[in-house]
Amino acid sequence: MGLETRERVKRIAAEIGYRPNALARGLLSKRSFTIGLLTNDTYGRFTLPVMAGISDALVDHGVSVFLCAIEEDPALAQIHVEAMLDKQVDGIIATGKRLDRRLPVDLSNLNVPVVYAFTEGASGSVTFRSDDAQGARLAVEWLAKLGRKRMVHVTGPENFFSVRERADAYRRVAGEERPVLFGVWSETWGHEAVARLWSDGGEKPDGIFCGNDQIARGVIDALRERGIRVPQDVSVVGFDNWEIVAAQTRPPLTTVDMELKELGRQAGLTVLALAEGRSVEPGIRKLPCRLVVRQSCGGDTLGI
Amino acid sequence: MGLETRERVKRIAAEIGYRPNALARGLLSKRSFTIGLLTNDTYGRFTLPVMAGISDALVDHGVSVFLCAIEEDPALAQIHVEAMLDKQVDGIIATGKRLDRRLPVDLSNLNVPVVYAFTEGASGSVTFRSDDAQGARLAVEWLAKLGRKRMVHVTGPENFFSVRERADAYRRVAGEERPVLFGVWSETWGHEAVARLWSDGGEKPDGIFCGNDQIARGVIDALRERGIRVPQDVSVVGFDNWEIVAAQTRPPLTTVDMELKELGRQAGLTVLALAEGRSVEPGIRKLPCRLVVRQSCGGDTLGI
DNA sequence: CTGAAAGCGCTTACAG
DNA sequence: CTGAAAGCGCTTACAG
Repeated sequence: MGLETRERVKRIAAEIGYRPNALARGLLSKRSFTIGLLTNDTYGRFTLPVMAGISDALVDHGVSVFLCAIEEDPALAQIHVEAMLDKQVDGIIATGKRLDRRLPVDLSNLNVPVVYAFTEGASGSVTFRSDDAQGARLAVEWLAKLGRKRMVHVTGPENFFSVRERADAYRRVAGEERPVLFGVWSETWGHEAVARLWSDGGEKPDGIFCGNDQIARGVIDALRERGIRVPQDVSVVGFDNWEIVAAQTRPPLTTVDMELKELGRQAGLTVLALAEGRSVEPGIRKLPCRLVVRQSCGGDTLGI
Repeated sequence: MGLETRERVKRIAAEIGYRPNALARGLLSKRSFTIGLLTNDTYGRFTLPVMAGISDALVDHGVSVFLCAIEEDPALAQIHVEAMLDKQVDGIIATGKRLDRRLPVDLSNLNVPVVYAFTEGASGSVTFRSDDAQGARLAVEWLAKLGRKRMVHVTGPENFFSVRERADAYRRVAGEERPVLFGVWSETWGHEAVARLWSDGGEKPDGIFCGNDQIARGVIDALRERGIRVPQDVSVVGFDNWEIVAAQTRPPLTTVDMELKELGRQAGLTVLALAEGRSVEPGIRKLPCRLVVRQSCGGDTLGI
């Protein structure tokens, strides 16, 4: 084929919108340029940002993502995994909503690479998570910096690993004797915690670090209903930076962002590396959190 | 091959976990058993339930779903569409968050079937949406049934098609002269609307139909802060049944559910039918909404 | 009914 | 450098 013929072919190919069939190509390259994202996070609060990061990182590499929401159903999970394997995914990313639970399906003996995010992985695997201790430190140090001395931590169930880790970090900064109120992940619990704190006749806190944004929302609403001003009388800081909650709280919530999109991006690049046969150090990767300053602590005009 | 050889092969195939390569199979069947879901709904409030329905309907047919979140970026959308076409998707479902907007990419001349959900489709296409008028009627009739006479509708921006449709249905049931307050989709607007209604010296409503759950939440919080009891003094009904908002409102919100999962299921089956060459009547399919009775209107002990 | 061959749309390795 | 052939893992249509 002469040079000009070649050019002509190229030109016409572009003109008629020729696109190579990825299935045929995959057949011999042993690469499908697809990965599977398995999740048991129904509300998508964690999954969607992670997914956005994965997609963002991989779209440039021509990789598309199968999303499989499996709830807690082992049979359904198995079906989805098999469907992904049939389609020759280059790898799987398993995400959950807590670090100390496994997905209801065993991914440890597949012949494709698996990367875990926000869920417990098989031994020898790569797992991504946020650095909860560092995130908690950011929150508590911010309260301290604003002069808050009488701190309280109102958080979720103690049996969550990340709850314990955040509580430990809080105690290390605020003081080992500072109180921690364990409860559930709801606004209602935030209300109840305030009721308890303000009715027990003890010292009233001037800084409340909440285990998530929903609790913080409940706390702030409860304080307002008692005529206690946020942030003038009490500073409140949340965890998650769940936009829809944090931005609509009155006042808007200062909170810790777990950088889930960045986490997704790294998980995506890692599973891609493994798929390409590059070697990746196994273990748990903790990604730093970031404090998002709004108005619930004060200090938002400090320009930090 | 004798019968027993055949059985032996089958048995061993099952034992060693043989699974046919879907890529190879797709190459000649011209079916990849994948579809693409394109969405510009960042929070996933609409997309996730729709996705769950699609997945639920298609997993039994061995079909997996590529999720592509495209924000409002035409270039990104184009890249994702091309990646899906390269992978020979059997069809595409395009979802958005409003009926009167198109996605930032033209899907009308692809050689795969496209089904639309919650977004404006090309002419001659199949589009799924909820029946907003019927949903609004459910809400207003419920208020009427509970004896509410002085109704008000507090809703989103008038330039949304579904806002106008809900408002029209409300007026048809409540009375053409009944007030409609157009605003934005936020809690803040709910607060502001209550402030306006209770300060203008006019008639005070005893039933408020809100355009979405966030507005309803703002309305209920504002009423409580004024010492007005919900539902004793005023009944409030929302729209969306966004669990995370509706269930945490005090009192929990009676609201209209758009049955997004069912909508996804039907969209999935339809795109599959088209992919299999079955003919499908083009046009807009309106799916009925359902009223979810909680406590914000009263009547929740009626056992309806 | 059984078994070998052709072919889906590509890419890679090889002969000319 | 160019062009034809082999082959990825299947399924389908056909000859025996």
